Amino acid sequence: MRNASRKQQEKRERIILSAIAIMNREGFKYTTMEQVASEMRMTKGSLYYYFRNKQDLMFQCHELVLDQAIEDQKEAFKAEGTYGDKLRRMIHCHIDYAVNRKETFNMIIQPEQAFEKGQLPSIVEKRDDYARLFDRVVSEGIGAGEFQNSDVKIIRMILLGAMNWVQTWYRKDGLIGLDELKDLYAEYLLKLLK
Amino acid sequence: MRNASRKQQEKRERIILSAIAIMNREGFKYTTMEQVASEMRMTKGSLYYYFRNKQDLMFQCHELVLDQAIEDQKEAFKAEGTYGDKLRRMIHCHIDYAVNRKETFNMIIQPEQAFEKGQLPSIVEKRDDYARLFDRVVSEGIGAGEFQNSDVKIIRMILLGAMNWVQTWYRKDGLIGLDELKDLYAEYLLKLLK
DNA sequence: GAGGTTTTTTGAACATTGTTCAAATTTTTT
DNA sequence: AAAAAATTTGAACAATGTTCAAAAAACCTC
Repeated sequence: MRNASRKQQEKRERIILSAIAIMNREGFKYTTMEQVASEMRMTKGSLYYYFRNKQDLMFQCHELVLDQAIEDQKEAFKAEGTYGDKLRRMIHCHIDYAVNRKETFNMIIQPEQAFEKGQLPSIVEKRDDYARLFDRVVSEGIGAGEFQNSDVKIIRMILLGAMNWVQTWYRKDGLIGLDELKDLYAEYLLKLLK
Repeated sequence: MRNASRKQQEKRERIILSAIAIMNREGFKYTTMEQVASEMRMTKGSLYYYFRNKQDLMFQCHELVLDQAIEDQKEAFKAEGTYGDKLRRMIHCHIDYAVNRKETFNMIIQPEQAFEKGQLPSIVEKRDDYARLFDRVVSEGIGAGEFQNSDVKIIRMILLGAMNWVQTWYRKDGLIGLDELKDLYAEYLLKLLK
């Protein structure tokens, strides 16, 4: 029983990983249940044994990537340096996810399009966990006198919006390199707190 | 002939206006061809006489709203004041569109999800027209010595991203009023150029 | 390891929605 | 009024997500 359910959970995870790969290859909109099932050598009907519906599957893909991002951001925060250094690292980290895991990380941006109304609260919650990491570095930085006193929530929204937007226009074969871009973003965005 | 085609154009526009209304009511994803047709008292088959497909219709809805926005932004730019004043007005204007015509203006954000690949270039072009308005105020402001010398494109992307993001979290019944929000955004975003 | 129980998979059917198109209808022109 | 052009219809189709009863496979108990 415990055993069976672990096995089930493992398969669920394998499906999620597979779906993430497909989504990052084909794009969110063009990923079908058929494709996901086929990649797992099963029929699409079986997927509904593991996931209530497509959006549930998508949600779990999103969640997994978001969990990884949260971990990475915690690292970025913990590492030594001023609050400016911490925030700079976090900006780098976020842009990296936004660009390199576009299709899955992406869903943060417009969850209404990716998920059903009933699932929204659950997403928003995890998204908030992520957001709080930025609130923390900003408000601690303000407390330490390193950043200018500001409306933390608004600052956070400006930061996230600016960074998420990158993935709508950045192209790997474009004029500017990703590292250069990250530096510029960090430089400019830190001005918000000066 | 000229007459017929004008009539056709008028009906096309009436369909677009109707579709915009439905989208802003029901949301982008939940607007069907059936609904649009029904609201116009016609069958969905007929819609294909006026639009190649759904995405074509959506594109034209988007285009119309974007055209209006471009006009409004030009006004905001022309009105008197420093470049800071101009940019402040433009920020207010943009946030207004992003929040109040969310569903149609919105599509700017993730065109890949709303449109077909073939239609993208055409969208990007108009989007660029819009973006150039921001480039202009920023670079002229720099030229006039009012703004600090900066990478205009990056600044533009930060501005647009930050502003577009507002519509993902702002709720009319929330804690902060839209006017207050616009002021805060303008205040912080102008710091980017200090 | 046989028999029963639970878990998993299947495959067919269904629902929704976008799309096509030949034919019918309406409108316009001559 | 006849011919031509423009518009609309309605039925069919295609693609996909979803359901579900039945079959198959895996597991468990004695």
